[in-house]
Amino acid sequence: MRASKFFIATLKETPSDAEVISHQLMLRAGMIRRAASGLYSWLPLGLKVVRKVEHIIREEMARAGSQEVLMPAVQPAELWQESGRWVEYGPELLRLNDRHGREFCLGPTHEEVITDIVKKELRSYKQLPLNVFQIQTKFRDEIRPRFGVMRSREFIMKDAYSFHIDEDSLKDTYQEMFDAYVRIFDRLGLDYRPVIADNGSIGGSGSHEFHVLASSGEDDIAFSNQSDYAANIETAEALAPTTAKSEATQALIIKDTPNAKTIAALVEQFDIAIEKTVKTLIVEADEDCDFELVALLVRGDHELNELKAEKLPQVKAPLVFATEEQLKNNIGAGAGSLGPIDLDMPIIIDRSVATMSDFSAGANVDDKHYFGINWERDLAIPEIADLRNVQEGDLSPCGNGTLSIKRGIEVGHVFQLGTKYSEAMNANVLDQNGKAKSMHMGCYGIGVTRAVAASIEQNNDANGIIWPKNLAPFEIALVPINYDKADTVKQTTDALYDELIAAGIDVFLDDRKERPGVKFADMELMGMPHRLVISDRGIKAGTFEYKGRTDEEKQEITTQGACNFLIEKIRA
RNA sequence: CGGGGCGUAGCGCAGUCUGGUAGCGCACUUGUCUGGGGGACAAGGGGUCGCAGGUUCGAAUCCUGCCGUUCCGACCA
Repeated sequence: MRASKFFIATLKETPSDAEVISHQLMLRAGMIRRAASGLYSWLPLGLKVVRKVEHIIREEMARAGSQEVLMPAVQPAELWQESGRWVEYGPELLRLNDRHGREFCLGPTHEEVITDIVKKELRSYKQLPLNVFQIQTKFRDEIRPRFGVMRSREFIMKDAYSFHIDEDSLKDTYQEMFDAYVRIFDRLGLDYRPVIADNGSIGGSGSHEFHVLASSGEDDIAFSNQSDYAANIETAEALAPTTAKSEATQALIIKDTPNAKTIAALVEQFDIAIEKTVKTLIVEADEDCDFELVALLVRGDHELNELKAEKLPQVKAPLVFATEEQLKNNIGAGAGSLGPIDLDMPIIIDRSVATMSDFSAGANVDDKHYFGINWERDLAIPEIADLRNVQEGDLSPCGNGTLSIKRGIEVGHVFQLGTKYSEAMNANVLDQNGKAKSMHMGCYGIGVTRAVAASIEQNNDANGIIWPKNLAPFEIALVPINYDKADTVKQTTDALYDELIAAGIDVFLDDRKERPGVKFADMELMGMPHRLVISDRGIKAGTFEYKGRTDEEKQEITTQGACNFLIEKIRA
């Protein structure tokens, strides 16, 4: 490709509304342009990268026995009503009406459509398992699109769906898909980790997310420093403390604490360790519970894990925190002065709270706190559960090592759906005994466009993008100096260009009438992995100048073996 | 949805407080020079100052409403 014919749209300055580095560089390199919030056009440079990602995914999916299909982006409401998600999904599902007033939605995912197809076509267990995938644009009406294509409303996703006669078959395919994902993300050149993930409301047994490690990620991932254990913080188990509860040494006293509305203020004003304080969080109770509210206690320096809380039978899901008004009516004190003593509602305490002694908490009277609280002595020990987020330094739930926490970008998710959709939509086949059985399903997603952004997030420097070999939009850039003026430069460059093309290399020839500095800057911004400078001066000396994108130094190579040298570099 | 910021040339911004001829840098066009890291000089083109209404002799500037966008939070997976 010649630069003079290519849609180059590089920007010297960083657009002010781009926050993260990948978004900035994608705009600056001319990969994408914004059409509206969360909606982006892909320019030729960006699309080439998207296609490379898709290509790798297609190859590996095929190798894993999945077949490609294409499904409608606009989907009939009936299918979503059948699965129950027309009601469940909420405002993220963009609904629309056609000219006849019939209801549709823009597909945020395609379980309903594929399940409908499969149930109509498959009759027998002999036709299972079946694994199909699609790569296409999906739409989720995100409340807050951000970070460019990392969290956009319209995005390209690969989704695979598998169908099985039983759970064992599902587990086999799940493992195959997991392995395929490892191959895909390896080939994409990403620094990633498969992590144990939450199954959400669907339940079932298995789910892993694939996270690219990057500080701009929106998820917290907990890792063991001594094993392969990695889990989304949402789901990582916080183990009970190994140290036994200490004996009570302090008397229970109540003090006026008018200026201590928060744990931080309490710790500072009364000079106590934060580990000796307890946070009391009041949430709405489940409908089946006899009380309106439930109290959840975590240590002062710990954070409530809302997902864990929601799973408790006493707690309403999704989690709703009590309003100040509910607190006044039920307890008579505000949020800053709550505690477990004389609290008339179910109380559930975190494992680490259960081993505390001589601790402080609110007195359920405004501006008063108890100090020196001890379980058993001052009040009976309530129900104990794992309620908190794990923290840096906690023991790993796998039993080996301690946890560290890093940010991750979720680029893939493999999920055992079980029979949620097949039951709701009556997707049955006959088993060996001639009995109808709901098919077991799995789904396996990869955020294609998000993976592109994630790659840039991990691979960049002050000059721009550094593409890994398999994602680079072009394999090499030829940068002639005075291409338009010096005949020998033009002839030499054209000859080398033709030779590389004939060898099957995707070459970018910067034949623009620009000064060298402009070309160098653009080539680096766009992330060309290899660069060859062709100049009059060099030709006379019988050399070209080569530089890899991440090389410190340029090197002179002879014009003679240049083509082979470059091919070797490119294929290395 | 709650809170904050921003909306002036393609991009980045100043001007708004204190109303009075709409500016700067980059980019773009033409010419000359230059020619290995976003070059110099000269001459140009490009704006209903987000939209609507109001106050005023006069509004980018003050007031009201709306829209867009962005950040933080909540929400979602």
